[in-house]
Amino acid sequence: MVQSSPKDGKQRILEAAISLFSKRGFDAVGVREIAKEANVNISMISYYFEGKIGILKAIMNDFHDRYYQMIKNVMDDSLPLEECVGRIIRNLVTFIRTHTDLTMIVLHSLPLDIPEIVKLKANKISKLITELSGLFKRFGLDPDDKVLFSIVGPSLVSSILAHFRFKSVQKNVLNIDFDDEFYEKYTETLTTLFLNGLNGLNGLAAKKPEIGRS
Amino acid sequence: MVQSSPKDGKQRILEAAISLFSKRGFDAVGVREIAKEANVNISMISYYFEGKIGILKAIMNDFHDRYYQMIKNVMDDSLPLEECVGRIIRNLVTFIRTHTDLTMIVLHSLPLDIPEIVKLKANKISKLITELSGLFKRFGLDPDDKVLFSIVGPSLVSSILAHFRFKSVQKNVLNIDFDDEFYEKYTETLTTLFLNGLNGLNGLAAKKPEIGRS
Amino acid sequence: MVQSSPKDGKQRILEAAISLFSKRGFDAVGVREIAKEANVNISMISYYFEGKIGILKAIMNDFHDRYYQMIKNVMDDSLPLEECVGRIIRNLVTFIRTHTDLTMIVLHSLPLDIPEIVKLKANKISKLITELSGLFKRFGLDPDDKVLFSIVGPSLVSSILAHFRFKSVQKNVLNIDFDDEFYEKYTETLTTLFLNGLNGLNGLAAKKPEIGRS
Amino acid sequence: MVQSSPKDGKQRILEAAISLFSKRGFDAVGVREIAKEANVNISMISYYFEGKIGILKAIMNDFHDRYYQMIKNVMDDSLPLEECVGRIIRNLVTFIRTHTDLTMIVLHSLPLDIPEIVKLKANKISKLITELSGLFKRFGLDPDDKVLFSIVGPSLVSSILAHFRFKSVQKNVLNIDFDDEFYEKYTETLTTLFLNGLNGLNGLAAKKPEIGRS
DNA sequence: CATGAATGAGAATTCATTCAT
DNA sequence: AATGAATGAATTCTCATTCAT
Repeated sequence: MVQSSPKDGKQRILEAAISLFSKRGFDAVGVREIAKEANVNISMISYYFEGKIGILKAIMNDFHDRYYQMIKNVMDDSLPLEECVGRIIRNLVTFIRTHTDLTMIVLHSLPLDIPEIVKLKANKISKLITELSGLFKRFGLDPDDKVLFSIVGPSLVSSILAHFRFKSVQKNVLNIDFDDEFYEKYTETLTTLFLNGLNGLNGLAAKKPEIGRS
Repeated sequence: MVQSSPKDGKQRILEAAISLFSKRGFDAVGVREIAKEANVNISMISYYFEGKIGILKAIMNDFHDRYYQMIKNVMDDSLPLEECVGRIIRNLVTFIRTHTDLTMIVLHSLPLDIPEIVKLKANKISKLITELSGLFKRFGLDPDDKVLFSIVGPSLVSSILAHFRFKSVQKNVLNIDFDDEFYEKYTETLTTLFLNGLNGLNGLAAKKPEIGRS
Repeated sequence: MVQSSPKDGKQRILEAAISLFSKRGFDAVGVREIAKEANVNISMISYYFEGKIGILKAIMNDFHDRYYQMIKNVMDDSLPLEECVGRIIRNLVTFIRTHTDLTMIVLHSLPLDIPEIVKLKANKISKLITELSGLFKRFGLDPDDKVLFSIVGPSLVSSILAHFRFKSVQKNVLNIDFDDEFYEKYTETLTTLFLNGLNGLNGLAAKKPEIGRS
Repeated sequence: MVQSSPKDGKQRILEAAISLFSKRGFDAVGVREIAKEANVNISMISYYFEGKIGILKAIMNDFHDRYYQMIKNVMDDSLPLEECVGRIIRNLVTFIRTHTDLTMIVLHSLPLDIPEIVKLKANKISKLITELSGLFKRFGLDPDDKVLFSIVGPSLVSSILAHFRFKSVQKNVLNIDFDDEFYEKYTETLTTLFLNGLNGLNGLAAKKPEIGRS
């Protein structure tokens, strides 16, 4: 029953919404539940966010701000290829691990048909694609080869996403402990997988004499 | 129990729900809308499926029945490794291409905390894991290496899923025509990517630089 | 899953309805539930009884037929007063004990506002009053003393009804075994209670020596 | 928590529900009707009472609060037996006359198998029994004689209840005016009936021919 | 007699939002 | 800034009944 925490109402609403949306989806969560979890009056949601989808907008903006900051950081350096791929994956993994709920919400909201969100998404995705093509070139792949382009990028990102998406399920079924050690191995494995895969593709696309490295 | 008429109400409800759920998500779609789309009386939904959640259950069962049938077919043969990987990917792609809506619904529903289908999911996933371990061995990987196991399988599957999930977005942004020709190249590319990736992993895991090559 | 019992569908519906109505009340029980309990198709209820309230009508008629038969039997003889009161109470107790569910339904349906039932009830109650006045005279009381008349009869009957009405509650709270022995004592006790009470009233009404008045 | 306005929505809902439930029974009355009668929006019922069943719970609590207050008041004094019985009956009659609707609802709901109020009922009845045993001893009867105990108390109470329950029917059939005068005679008659009856029982139970009689 | 699909009205409840204070 | 009562539309589900077979 404490009236004001160190965090103010707006922040508490945001955090409650992130937690709930990520677990049960945007449409399944009601404002009452958010307000209750955030320990604020229902009206505060309209007051701060102008309605339920206002929260979603805030969440998406929050995510994208952080995401592009991260992407920018990764792209700035000019390391050798192997190290670069490793770095990218490591950063992606760390980012999503840190902002799992946020990421899942954005991921799940992508196919949503809410008009106000559609515009937001279009903007963000354009920016994403621009960033990705830069990355793409560094692997010696042709960013104008649309088929290739539409496969490799999503494949890598979605691989990582898939891990976090089904983390809780896997935790129960496989009884894995998702600790720092795990994620170290995870990053290494994924890096190896894609580095070798990309090299193979490079051969296929450009020279294509052999699979499995000469 | 006679399956009368060209398409009976039950089937029409199912198809309408699949279409709507896949586009907007389970929670965002109302029974009224489903009934209207299926051209049946609302009551028929409770009559046939015992409520909205019953439709989702039926969809999940439907999906899994078809999915395991497909998996079983793939596993039956004993081809050389390269061809085998290619076959698996080809089948997956074809399957998801044929049942895109169905697959997307299951994909989106899996991580959601809908209480009544938690059990259902656990069952299905156990079966999936069992099948996957068999597949796993064939690549010379250790199915008891849980970290590896929890990465490669989901990575491959999610890569394919990601393509279909963002198909419509990509269609607009990249202006690609997703025809048979595209999917031929898509399958080849993905096969190359993962075959090389797996070979690399094998080296990482067992210090063997080469496996399965004639 | 036996299709036809020795009892036909109509009878099974009636029995199922009696059991359910007595436990949860007419309005709280649906035809689906009755049909399920009776192991018949829902449509059979309309077929046999022309709807849900048709069942209630049948139940009330059934009850009243049995009830008046019993009352007639009691009134026919001409025993001395004490024995007569005992006989009446014994018969009432036995009757309600035998037809508890039936009686409870009728009792609970009395204040119901369903037009078709209201007429039925009015008829039955007129007959009841007629019978009761005859009984009344035998105790030396004046059947035209409306106040007295409206107290003693209902009091006796409702006393017995109350026992059966709260039987299940009492069973749990007082841990009584409602066996033959109990009902023997029950009948005796009630007879003594009312016989003495009526004698007292007789004194009050006819001679009036004064009790309990300041 | 300020109890504002001449009659706030919550109170109006309660009163409307009491009136409607008493006339037609809990299950036969819909929330729409209650809301309309109370002149509030339907949602307010869930808002204040968390659903229709919540109204019933509130009603039962309201009734029991008032009822035990009354019982307590009656028990406090230590009058001679005759006067005491008269007082109890007089108080019961006055109470039920004042809260007829409330009492009828509780009476009708008690034997019903409404799952959510079963616990509520058990609690209340335990308290009632405790109070009754104290009363019981004052008549020289053994409160551990469960058979006797389960007969006399319910008989007296149900006798009074029966009057109010069938009041409207009797009004029409017997053409009685239920005014203060009537209830004076009513109380006297019932007192005489039960005082004599109890004296008789005492003789039966303890072989004592006389108690408390001048 | 019996079935089971179908109907349409109505049930209770919950929704996001607004408003006066 | 914050409250909590209030709104009205929309939610899912169940109702008793009917109809063609």
